[in-house]
Amino acid sequence: MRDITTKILLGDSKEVLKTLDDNSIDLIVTSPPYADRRKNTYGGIAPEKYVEWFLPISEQLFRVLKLTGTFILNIKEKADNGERNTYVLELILALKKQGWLWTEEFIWHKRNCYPGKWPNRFRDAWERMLQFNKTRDFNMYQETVMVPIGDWANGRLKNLSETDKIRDNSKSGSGFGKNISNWLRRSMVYPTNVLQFATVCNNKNHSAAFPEELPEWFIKLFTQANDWVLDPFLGSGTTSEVAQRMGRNSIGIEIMPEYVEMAKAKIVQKEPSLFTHNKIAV
Amino acid sequence: MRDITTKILLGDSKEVLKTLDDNSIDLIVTSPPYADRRKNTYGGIAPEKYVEWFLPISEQLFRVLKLTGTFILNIKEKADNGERNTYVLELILALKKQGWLWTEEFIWHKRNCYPGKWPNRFRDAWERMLQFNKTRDFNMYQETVMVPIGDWANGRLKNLSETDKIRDNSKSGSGFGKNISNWLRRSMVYPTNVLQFATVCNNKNHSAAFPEELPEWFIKLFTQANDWVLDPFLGSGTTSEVAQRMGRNSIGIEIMPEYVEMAKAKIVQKEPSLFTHNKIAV
DNA sequence: GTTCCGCATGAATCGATAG
DNA sequence: ACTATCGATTCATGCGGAA
Repeated sequence: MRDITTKILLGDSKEVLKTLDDNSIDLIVTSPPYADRRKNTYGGIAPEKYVEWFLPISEQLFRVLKLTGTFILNIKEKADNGERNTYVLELILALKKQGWLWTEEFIWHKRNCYPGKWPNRFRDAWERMLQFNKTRDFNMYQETVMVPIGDWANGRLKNLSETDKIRDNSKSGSGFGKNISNWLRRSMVYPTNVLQFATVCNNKNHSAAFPEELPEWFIKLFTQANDWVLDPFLGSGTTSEVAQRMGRNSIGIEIMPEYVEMAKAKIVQKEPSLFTHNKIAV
Repeated sequence: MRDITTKILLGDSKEVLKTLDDNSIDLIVTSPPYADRRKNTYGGIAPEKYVEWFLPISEQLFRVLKLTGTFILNIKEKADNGERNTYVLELILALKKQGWLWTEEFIWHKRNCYPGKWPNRFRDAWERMLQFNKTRDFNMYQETVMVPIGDWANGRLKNLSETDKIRDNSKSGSGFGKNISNWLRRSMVYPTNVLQFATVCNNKNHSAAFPEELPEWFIKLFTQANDWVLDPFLGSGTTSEVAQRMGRNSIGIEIMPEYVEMAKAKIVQKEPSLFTHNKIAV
């Protein structure tokens, strides 16, 4: 097995990205700073300037992504003056104009969302996970994210094994050659485009809470071992940490020095296991 | 208690709506035909013409809605040539331009979505429930849709899987004794903006796109008894039926005569109960 | 009377085939 | 080349008949 490289780079993504090679990244997964009217929060970009701020960055992302690669953008517009702001919608349209295909919109359903009560709205329990691609022929490893079949099966499919085995064999024509995947399919099904992960607030310092399951799910789905993962807004380093643990090379970019330190601390050389050896370049 | 009026009108919404009074409707809840490339399907409007088709209708909707009223639009863009079409995003922007406030986007999470497998995407398990208003001061009766604590999914309690219950229990801290009776003793909490309803699939009757729970939830949330509910794309009549059952006056408009007949059949005079008397105007 | 099981059916999507 | 049609794929749910 080859070494895994985990790079953590300090600087402005717009500039640092220019140092990366063309068509070198398999998956970009990131949660950029959301637009915010309050200027003094981390990365506070005004909503009306968000698209113009993002486009030069996404232009570089387009350049460094492989043709078979995928770009996952986690974003959600806040309520602003009683309304949802439309800058995310405008960003999607602008990215399409830039050449991206808007392949899918996953929903991240946050089981335990932020508490609160307002007279005119309920708690916001979901965020957009927008999928963009350069071509229609991107890599997708669907079997890696299969989930147990729903509860209805417990009550209804207790004795399904014999009849279903027979039916499946006869359908395929040849009576032999049933493989593991056929057996697996009895208990596992493909997921949908609604993901349910709990938010994890293990890190109060960082403004964007990214539960590990989220990048992990997309890394499983869109990359294989030794592929390259990029997070241009690394924050406290969740994406890098997960990528390293999963045996993917990764590059994380972060503009705030204190976050870079935090991320590096997570990526310290782990005890080499029997089959992997982690190399760290920071 | 006053009589409940249930009007079902045959015709093109764009024209029929002109016969309604200004500022007379408390809630518009509808599921218009989605854009579709296939021309000969019911209501097939090409995606690129969708906004221009919808705006004259929404102009009338704006006129007839009370200042305190709400407009709920159920819509979802299909995958088209490997991409999600952007006409819904463009519609939101156009409605804002028309004077609507885009107050909220609820997610309808369909637990039983359409099956299927494709190399580049998973099953689509959600639809948009877009909320628009004329002003920031609209009526909202949040207490009417409260759910038992722990039912974070907003759905019926039976939707909770066993694992979810267990996980939720363990998360709450104490090790033992967390059973149903404890749940029931707890107070009620407000739901979130993610709704979980199963789609209905009758093998006998004609299929309804809309499960009853969906209009019911919004009618509870945004109207009181004797208020007026409008569905400009009534279809087989689910909205009218639910509104009548809940003691709301309603107007449904539908262009296809066979659907109008179906809707009328659902609205036949019910046996008057002790406290209500239904009047039907068709 | 419960519980269990078969079956039909969904606002789906893609790729191949046909006009 | 571009569009219409068709077959294959797949899973949660309600209904109805059977055990």
